[in-house]
Amino acid sequence: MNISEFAEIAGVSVSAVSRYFNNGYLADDKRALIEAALEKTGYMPSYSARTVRSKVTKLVGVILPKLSSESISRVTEGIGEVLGEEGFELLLVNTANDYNREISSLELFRQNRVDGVILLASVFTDLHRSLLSKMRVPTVIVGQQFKGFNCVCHNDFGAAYSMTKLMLDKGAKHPAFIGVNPDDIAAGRDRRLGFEKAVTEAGLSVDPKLCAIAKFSMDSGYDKAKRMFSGRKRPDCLFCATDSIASGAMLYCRENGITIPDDLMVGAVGDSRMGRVLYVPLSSVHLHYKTAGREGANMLLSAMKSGSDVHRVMQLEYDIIERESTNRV
Amino acid sequence: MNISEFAEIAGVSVSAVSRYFNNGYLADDKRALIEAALEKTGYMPSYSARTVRSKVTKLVGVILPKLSSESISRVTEGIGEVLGEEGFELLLVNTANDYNREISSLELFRQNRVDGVILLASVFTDLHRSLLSKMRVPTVIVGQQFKGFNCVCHNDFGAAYSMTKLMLDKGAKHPAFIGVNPDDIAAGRDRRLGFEKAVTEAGLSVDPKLCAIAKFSMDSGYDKAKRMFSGRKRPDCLFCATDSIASGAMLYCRENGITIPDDLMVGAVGDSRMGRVLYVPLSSVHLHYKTAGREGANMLLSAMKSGSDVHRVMQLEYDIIERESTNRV
DNA sequence: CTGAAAGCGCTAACAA
DNA sequence: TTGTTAGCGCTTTCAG
Repeated sequence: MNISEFAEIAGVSVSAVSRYFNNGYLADDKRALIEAALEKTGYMPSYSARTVRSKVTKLVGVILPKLSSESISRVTEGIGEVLGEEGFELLLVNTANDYNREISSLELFRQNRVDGVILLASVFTDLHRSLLSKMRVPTVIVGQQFKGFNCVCHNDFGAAYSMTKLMLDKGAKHPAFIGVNPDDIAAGRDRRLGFEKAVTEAGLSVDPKLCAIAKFSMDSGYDKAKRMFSGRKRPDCLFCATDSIASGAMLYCRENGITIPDDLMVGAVGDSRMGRVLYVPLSSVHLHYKTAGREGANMLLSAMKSGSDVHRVMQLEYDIIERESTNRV
Repeated sequence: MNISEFAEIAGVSVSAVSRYFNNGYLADDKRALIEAALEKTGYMPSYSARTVRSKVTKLVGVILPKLSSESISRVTEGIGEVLGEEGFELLLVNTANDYNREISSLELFRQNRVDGVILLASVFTDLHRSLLSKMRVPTVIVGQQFKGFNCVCHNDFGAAYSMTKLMLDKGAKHPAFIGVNPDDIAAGRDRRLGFEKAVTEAGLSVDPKLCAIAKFSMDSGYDKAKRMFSGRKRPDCLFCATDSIASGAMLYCRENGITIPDDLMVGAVGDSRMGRVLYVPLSSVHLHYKTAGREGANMLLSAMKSGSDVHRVMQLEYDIIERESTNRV
């Protein structure tokens, strides 16, 4: 059924029906007639037809590198909450860390499919920059800072610095580091820099043999720990860029008689649920993922409302969560 | 820019452009002209305008109770993979376990917003039934079996039965149970029934004092364990409906000197990443979440293609993963 | 294989 | 406030 058929059944004009579903510039009796007919017929206006004229999709595109990650799903929940309150739905694209898919979804959203875009990505390239600046709808990047665009990000540098400092303040002298791809500015580079700053500030130096780059996974953390701990140099504290990496490393420690925190303190970033139940509860830096999602959504909403091109950057702070893995006297 | 402007620039007819983006019933020279103009202008056809005529949205609605759950995000990843290959995007609604939101998204999808719907829900009511049968597009339910509709589900009964039996076979005589809401047929009722069957089959009886209903969370598992283990009766094995609940219960055990598996064996369902790194690695039943998502998507695809109303039910089997928490000699 | 032209269902400008 | 009507950008007959 379409709007004219329905209008006829309801006994009102087409525009009355349209107004009912939009601004509501409408007399009460007509409103009642329409509601009655609605009950009977179950008529629903077509979104796409509406969009053709009004150019409003009430859809926001969300591009993310994976779904089954605690941090990312929390961000997405935050986004959905705020946007849902404003009547927006999420068009979700999971790129599975595939660069091409990331690019092609950006392309996809250049069509008139969505009213705005939120992008969670780890590595930004020139192609990103060029596509993002060609974007016809407001766009917000969450979790990274990318010059010239709206961003909501965490203080990754500070998080890594504080966690490393915490361990060094407890007397560790041989700090080790397992991070991620430094092309990932937030989780890779900034956390590395935070670690390094804490180390040098403590009058120590960063030992390259005690530094490794892992993937975002437990297994990778396990591998890197294995390689690192098989060497001559034995670290007495370990900073990991993510909880998953830390949990893998700790698994290796357990299997090989390295006692935490006595032989080795371990600290990470992310404060995942997993960290709480590890065989040695993991000290970690809590990042406000859900809040980041909410704020990203808010930023997008105001950009969509105002249509303004001024870009904003919001950085969220962190909380240190101390648990047993750094509990050395 | 619209199709006629673009057609003019390209020097071809409007229908040629339309055909280019659709079936491709087109001569090579016109094709080349269009491609050249495409390079120059960056023209993209409007999805919504297309949808108004063709009734095809290339969108699938996915309704889920939460995002930050390992099982659910895996299912969603599976769905996205398969549907993405066929050029569909996901319109995601996170109901946050809010019944009204679940109902209203079903309503939403009765409009012509999507070509199909995949529903992950825990509790099904008569209202669900009535809305689902009024659905104008194919619908698939994943994770639950709901009579009269397309379903992809797990063998929850078998999973719980096997895990409980595993523990009883190792000599446990006082089985305890922490489950979830029995209105949730899959995770609540069926896992309970599986547990009960294993117990009675072993010639034992189910002690109501050793049975509890928890929420889907670690904290809730902790609480229930606390209450249960403060009583007179001491269980010697514990089956939990989910890994999260088990991890909470185990946390309580650790704090209270209950040794796993010597004092208490623990088994659960879900095989989450967390279970592997718990202070005592958790025996759990692996359910094929991602596969469930993939199969759900496949089922939806064929329903959308065929337009047939015949409904199908697919049940996926499980794997027992034995770890230390049940490793009693 | 092609182009002209008639809609798809709706919104918004306009005249009343 | 209301109803009429001209499009929104595209697909899809239909006649060539």
